[in-house]
Amino acid sequence: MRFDDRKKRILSAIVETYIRTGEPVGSKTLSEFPEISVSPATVRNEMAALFEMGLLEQPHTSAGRVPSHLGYRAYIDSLMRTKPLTEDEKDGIDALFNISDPDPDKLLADCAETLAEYTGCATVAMTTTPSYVTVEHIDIVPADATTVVLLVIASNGVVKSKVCRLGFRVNTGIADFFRKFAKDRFCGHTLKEISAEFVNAVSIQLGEYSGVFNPLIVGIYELCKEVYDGQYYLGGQEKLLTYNEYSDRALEIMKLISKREKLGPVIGNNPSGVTVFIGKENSLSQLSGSSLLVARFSIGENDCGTIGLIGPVRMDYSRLIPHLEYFAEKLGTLLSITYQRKTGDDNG
Amino acid sequence: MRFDDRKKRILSAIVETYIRTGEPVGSKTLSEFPEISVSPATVRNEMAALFEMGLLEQPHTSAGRVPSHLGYRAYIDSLMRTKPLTEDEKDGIDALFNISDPDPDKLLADCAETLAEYTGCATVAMTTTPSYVTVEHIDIVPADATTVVLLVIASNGVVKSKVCRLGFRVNTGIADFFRKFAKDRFCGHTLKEISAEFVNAVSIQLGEYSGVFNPLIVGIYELCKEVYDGQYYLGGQEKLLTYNEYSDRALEIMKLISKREKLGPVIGNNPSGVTVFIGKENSLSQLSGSSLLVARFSIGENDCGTIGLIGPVRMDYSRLIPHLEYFAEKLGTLLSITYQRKTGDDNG
DNA sequence: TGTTGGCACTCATAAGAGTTGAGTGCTAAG
DNA sequence: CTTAGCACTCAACTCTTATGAGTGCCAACA
Repeated sequence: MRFDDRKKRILSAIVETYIRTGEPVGSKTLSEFPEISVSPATVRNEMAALFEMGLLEQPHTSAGRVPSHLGYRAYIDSLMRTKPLTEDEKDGIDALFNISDPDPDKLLADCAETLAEYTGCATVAMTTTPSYVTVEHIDIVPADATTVVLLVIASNGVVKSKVCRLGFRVNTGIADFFRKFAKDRFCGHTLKEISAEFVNAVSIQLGEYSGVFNPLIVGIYELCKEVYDGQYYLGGQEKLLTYNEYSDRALEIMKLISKREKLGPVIGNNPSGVTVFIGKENSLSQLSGSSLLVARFSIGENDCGTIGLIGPVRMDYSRLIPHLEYFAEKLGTLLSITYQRKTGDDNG
Repeated sequence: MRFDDRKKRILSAIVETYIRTGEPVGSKTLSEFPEISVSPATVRNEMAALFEMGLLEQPHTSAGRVPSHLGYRAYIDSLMRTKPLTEDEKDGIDALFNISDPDPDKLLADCAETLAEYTGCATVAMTTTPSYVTVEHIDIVPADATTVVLLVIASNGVVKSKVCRLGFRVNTGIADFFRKFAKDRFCGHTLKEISAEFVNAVSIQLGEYSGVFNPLIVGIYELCKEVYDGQYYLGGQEKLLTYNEYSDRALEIMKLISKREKLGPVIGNNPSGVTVFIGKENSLSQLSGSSLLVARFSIGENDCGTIGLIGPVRMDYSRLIPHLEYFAEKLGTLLSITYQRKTGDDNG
């Protein structure tokens, strides 16, 4: 059986109409489409053929047809016309970003929230740190009699700080001693290496002082871990409630996606560009009724994270794919500006 | 009509049974309670009286009775026997806290999440900063050629730091100059004073350098604002979905409570101890079907925030009130340890 | 050979009728 | 004051019937 042009037009019309209305599409409706214009009976013959080919499904005998996962796949891979963003839309998105906090931690959280607002889907934003990234610099700054600020700078330019309260007074001697000790032990090591065991070993080297300095060592460990683990933000989880596809499963899905260890592996290892998982195509059984759109973003050449959309299989791919693409690109650009480390020139 | 002892027992039984089952309570059920043991007809007479007094409602003629808001109020204020936490329960909660991050920012977020898990309600945790709190100390630490860490210490002991990336190289001279400038201008002022206008005025004093140093000034402003605004964390919003009371309003409620400017004023000005808002008693019309339990927590003598539960009016007050009380107390204790500033003695 | 009108068939959905049962209010007797 | 008895109410359930959107298949037509 040939997948000829008319079959393609009919499949496209079914997918697009179903996405729009959520109702199974019947032969009469389709026959009235200008790009089809044949009688309902003919459409029925074609639909029977598309059903044979596994591209359509039928909820029950006397209902219209609905795209199968294979049907969506064929539509997305070769039939769909994506609608590129208009300049106005781009400007709208840019404006949303301009007001957001330039702090990279918050940037990602804001991006997840904004993307959710813009697309009506639940979103996820995640960063990953390459395993070759090392600790470049460690500092300890006394803030107050018994409080210090710990500072870790990684070789990829990420800087994290943490307030650390101690049970004793910190004078410059103590600070200098610990600063040197920490630099010697941590700098140059990859973040990946700095495990709980590594930290234990370091702590032991402090001998009788290990108990005293332990909060600081742990603080450094936590900062390193924070940098290495990267971030994981969700946005607009409540959007799932607006789709009746999720009527009673919404809670389960919300719990699932809130766990990085579950969703991370699925969305974290994809090629650049937008990857689409339709229904069962992803490996999480609970998400078999959902589609995932994921896009990687990068700082310059360095791939550094993923943003994704989670919604019902019946989502408007042709609109959402270009949007997600633009968000990922924009996010990369903004992060690049933040992490531009070698600007060099003095302005003041 | 006297609100005699038997009426009280009947009202208590109705409230408790309705909270447990969610179904209107009938005279036959009640007559079988050992503490009532009169015939259904007698119970009906009493119920008619309680209805007259406005303490009960009837969903429809042939249904049992349900407590009115006034009925809940009477129950909570004078009839309810709260169930104090067992030592085991306390230990369980303590254990949950012990594993949590001692960083006060995270402590509050964890507390909200844990409390939600423990109670099955949506939760909110919020800190407030008294208006007399001032900026005590400001520092700027060069981290990297073009990156510095800003540090603000407030007089209530809160320390916040922020990584700030600049478009120019920072040498010690620049850092020293700016440190002195910022200390002179900000230290001693209350956080409340440090508004956008205040910051503009400060910026102008930098004259031709104001453009260059602006990111730093803004950074300080943001840190001060962050300290002054305090925190606002939600936990277990998805718990609302498990109550059929919220079948389709859950989304609306979730959106509402996510806005501090909406919920903050309602829960922020209550006396110490646990305050209960039953249904319409709070000023937000969207929350008329919900009850709020709020408790203040404090560091030593200083009141510093609120934690609260949001759930259906039909919630188990006798269990939840002591739990919330204990969480608030625990939170205060843990924060006190973190913010214990004058420990003084050297341990090392 | 592809297209179309006609027709019998299917089946989800909605509407109506009847039944059930939990619960009430009222009354009169204990 | 308490209680048994009784008629009444009404949501919820079941059963039946009607409706209509949509199908598959066949025969006729271009």
